[in-house]
Amino acid sequence: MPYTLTTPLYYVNDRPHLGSTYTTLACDAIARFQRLNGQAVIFITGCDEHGLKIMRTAEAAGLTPQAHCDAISERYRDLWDRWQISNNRFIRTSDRRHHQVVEQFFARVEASGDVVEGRQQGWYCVACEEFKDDPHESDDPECAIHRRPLEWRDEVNLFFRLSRYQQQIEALVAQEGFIAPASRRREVQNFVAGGLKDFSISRVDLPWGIPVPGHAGHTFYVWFDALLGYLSALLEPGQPVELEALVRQGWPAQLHVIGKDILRFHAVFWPAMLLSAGLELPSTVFGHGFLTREGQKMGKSLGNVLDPELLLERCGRDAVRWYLLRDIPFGDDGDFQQQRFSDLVNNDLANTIGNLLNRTSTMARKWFDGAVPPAGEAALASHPLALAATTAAERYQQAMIRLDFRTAAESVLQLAIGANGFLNDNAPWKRMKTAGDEVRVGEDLYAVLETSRWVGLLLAPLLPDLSSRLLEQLAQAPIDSASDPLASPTPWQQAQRWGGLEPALALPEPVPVMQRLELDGPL
RNA sequence: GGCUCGGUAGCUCAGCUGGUUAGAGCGUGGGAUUCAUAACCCCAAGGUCGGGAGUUCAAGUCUCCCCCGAGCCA
Repeated sequence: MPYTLTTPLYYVNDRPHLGSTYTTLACDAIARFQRLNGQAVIFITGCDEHGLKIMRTAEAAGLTPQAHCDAISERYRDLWDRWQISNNRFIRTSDRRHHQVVEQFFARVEASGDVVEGRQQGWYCVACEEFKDDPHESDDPECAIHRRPLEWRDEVNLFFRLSRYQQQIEALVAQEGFIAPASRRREVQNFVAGGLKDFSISRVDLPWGIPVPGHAGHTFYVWFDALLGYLSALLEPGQPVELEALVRQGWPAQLHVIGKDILRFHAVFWPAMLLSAGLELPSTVFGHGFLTREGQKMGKSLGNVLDPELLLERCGRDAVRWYLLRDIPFGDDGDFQQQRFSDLVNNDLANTIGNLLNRTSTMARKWFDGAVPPAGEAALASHPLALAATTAAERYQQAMIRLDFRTAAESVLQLAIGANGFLNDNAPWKRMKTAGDEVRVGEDLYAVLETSRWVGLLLAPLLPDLSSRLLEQLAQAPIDSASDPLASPTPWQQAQRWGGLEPALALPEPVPVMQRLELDGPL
């Protein structure tokens, strides 16, 4: 059984922003971690391309909707490439086969008796693609989120009988672990407890969408169609569309990672749709928080959006990944603070981790013929750094399973701090001046080099680039976390054995593995 | 308005089922050191734990009220 995880399918109304990058980076870390632990992974991301908002955006740009979607989705694809995201699926909901998936899915839902005609009347926010049920008689209602005028709609369309699933959804949502982090569960529970209402799944007179079979003039509501992208994404190239088959190739998903704003769609509507279609439910829906910048909401109006492309160019993958994953508790809202960003990157990555290897490698090369010194006593599992390394690895493993990147990152950092302390305590540079202490010096340096190797290993899911550079400096092969494991235990698991660093191995000339960030001016 | 979360050192946060002098990282100040990316290591200052009342031998930790912030639902 593969491990299937998804990012949201990003809405192509605009170029990618930092929020979607954050989600995607987090998923990438999870995917890599799972692979390293022996799981075959299906890592899905993609674009959600239908809806009125897209149509209007395209119009405003003087493009056909398809041309607009092609352009934006290409930007996403390109951006994920440059961030080296290890997704192996990229689904676009304008894909022809996706249309077929939607049709088949709808047929099942209809066969379950869950599709009824109804009259939908109310204020509609095009930006949300959602009916707002509060302002009944308002003259000039505005969307609270988008602060844009709502449009009055009065149309007959198709409804999904969500109300029939009240009890099942209640039970599901109460389930330990279905909604994560746990702090968000209550909110959804309250919503469900308020009574589930049928929701409309079609729109009339909206040409940019998937036509509803048997209901001329209707196209599917974006959300209905978009969620199904998770299924379409599982199709192999050229494979004929058959929902039943998907069950054997990655459905149900283990994990949907989403922003907290779309939790309800994923934790309530989506499971009900799946139940209706007779498909299995995902195990976990994880709603992470939002990013602000220097305490303020990022937005075009404020002109303070942090562009992920710029961030990548100026700071690099490792720096940004480290900051986002190590400093922001995954699930909580986070604030991007530039000073803190560079402080953490410089302290943790350049100084603590990078410099540790640099100083040790320099000494080893100078005093031990350019190679890893003999291990001697340092090869023992009882060596203090051996204990520190295995403890760190255990903490790390546990934390990653909980998606607690922060604790995972901290445990690696602790290991490096411990090794730096060890060096200072034993001061090999001093001992080296005493005749007869070379053996001891070699052992100490060996222990620290071996610790650095562990740091490189543990960093692989979080910072694959830095991990490779670290290992390279130790004459080790990089860890491949981007492709499915071929062996069990995996090379990564096997490498986590104290003493794995081979004495007498020639060490390359030390090169700083992590440059300090010197940011002049705001990003 | 109802509900749900938060409000702990300058900053970001830990503090489990109430129990010795409230912790970490960053930032700041000082010291030590020279192997190293002006890096590393050590030490220090800094908090009436949002405010008030209560329960208790004992409350950051429980109860109530209030203030502030965020979110969900109306």
